[in-house]
Amino acid sequence: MASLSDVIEAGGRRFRTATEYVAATLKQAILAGALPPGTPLRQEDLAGRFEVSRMPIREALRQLEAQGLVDFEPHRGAIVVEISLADALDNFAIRGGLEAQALRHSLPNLTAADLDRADEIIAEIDREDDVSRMGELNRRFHMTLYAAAGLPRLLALTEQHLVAADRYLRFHLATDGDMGQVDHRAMIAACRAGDKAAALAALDRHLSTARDGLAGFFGSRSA
Amino acid sequence: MASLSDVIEAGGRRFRTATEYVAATLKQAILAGALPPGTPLRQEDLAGRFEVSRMPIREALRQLEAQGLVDFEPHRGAIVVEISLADALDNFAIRGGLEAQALRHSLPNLTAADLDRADEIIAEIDREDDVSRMGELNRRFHMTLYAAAGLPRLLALTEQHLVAADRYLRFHLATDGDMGQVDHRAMIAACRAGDKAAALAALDRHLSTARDGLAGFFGSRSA
DNA sequence: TGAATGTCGATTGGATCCAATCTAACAATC
DNA sequence: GATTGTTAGATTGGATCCAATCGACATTCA
Repeated sequence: MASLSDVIEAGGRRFRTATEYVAATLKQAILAGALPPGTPLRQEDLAGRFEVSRMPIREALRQLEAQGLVDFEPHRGAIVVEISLADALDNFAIRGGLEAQALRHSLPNLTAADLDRADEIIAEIDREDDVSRMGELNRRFHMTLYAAAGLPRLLALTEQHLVAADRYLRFHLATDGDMGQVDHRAMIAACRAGDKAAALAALDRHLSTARDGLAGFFGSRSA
Repeated sequence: MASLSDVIEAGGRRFRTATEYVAATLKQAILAGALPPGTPLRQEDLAGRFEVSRMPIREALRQLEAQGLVDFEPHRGAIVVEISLADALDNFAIRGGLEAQALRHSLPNLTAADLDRADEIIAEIDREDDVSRMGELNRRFHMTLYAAAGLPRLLALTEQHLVAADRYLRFHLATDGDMGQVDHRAMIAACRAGDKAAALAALDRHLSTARDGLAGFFGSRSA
């Protein structure tokens, strides 16, 4: 039988405003690749599809602009931002900075239960085939290790850029075929040992190898 | 006599849309403290003051929400976000991560001219008394050292959080009375020497001392 | 022929209007 | 006396309408 909190939780998933609904759906569509880079986002067209007026569309596009997912130009409208190697490197640099800080602040507060959950997620990744689900799991793994940092803004920003990285995941998997599970396990081991330097080194390796793999992919593609 | 480009430049300072104008002005007002934390931002009221309709106000508030300057709650409206020690610590952690990355990527590309300009800004800071101008100069100093990183997203995010830090500057100066000029100079010296580790260490000291000073201020205030 | 200008359709930015939601104060009930 | 229901006012969310801007194509003039 469903408890009261279950019902509240389920109800809470619904969107409170049309703007929220549009923003969340568009974001999902862009990250999943349903709206390829360069796609112009015509307000009137979107209003028709979502069955709302143009105003919530506009407000949603503003939010996506702030998150770096669409480009906005006065009187010309919004387009889905292009993806490129430069963009990916930018994303990696940002994540490198943010995730290192998150890990630094979180590590001393991590409990055994946290690390056990991280282990479970790693096992799930091993069993998973679907690309978009793997992105979700990867994100949850990382955020599980950072959650104890107790710095909400830092964590929100970190998660935001982890989500943005999903756009590059398909390219990354096309080359390596794996998710850097070795580094994932090394990070957990270092956290269990309370070895901050080792944990940061593993994180750095994790991001560096992913970055280099992606750079190689883009390099061969342009050649 | 003014050249054509001068005229265009002056005209370019004007805002292309009402939304841009409102967003920029509100942001300035919040960071300068003209709109204290907790102030409710009534859309109708703002529309009257800016002499525009409520729509550009709403879009501007959305942008400020994305930048973490105002809190938005459905049907209840927007308020200027509270400042607190927790918030300041969050900001320092984010800046620590981002600025370290920016410096890492920028340092190898810094020219002597860049460092000379940084020196000039330091001298200007020494001569300056006005608090808000000092914030501006401090920001320009840091960004001058990071500009060669060639990662536009990282730089934009870094600057955004440097701007946000202006809100705490007055508290900081109230305790220390100085701007961490020693560390500023150490950063330049390390950059000139091409010593990445020393530069990063100086940056870390810079942020740590500022953070501890602020924590002390908040601690004594609450006690 | 080629560059500058004018016109037209498409699209966005902004204003106004109406509906939905929240807050607060007061009345009613247990 | 405390909780609940009700109602009025304020405020926001969303729809519709109008004006300003941009791009492309046709036109004109050197």
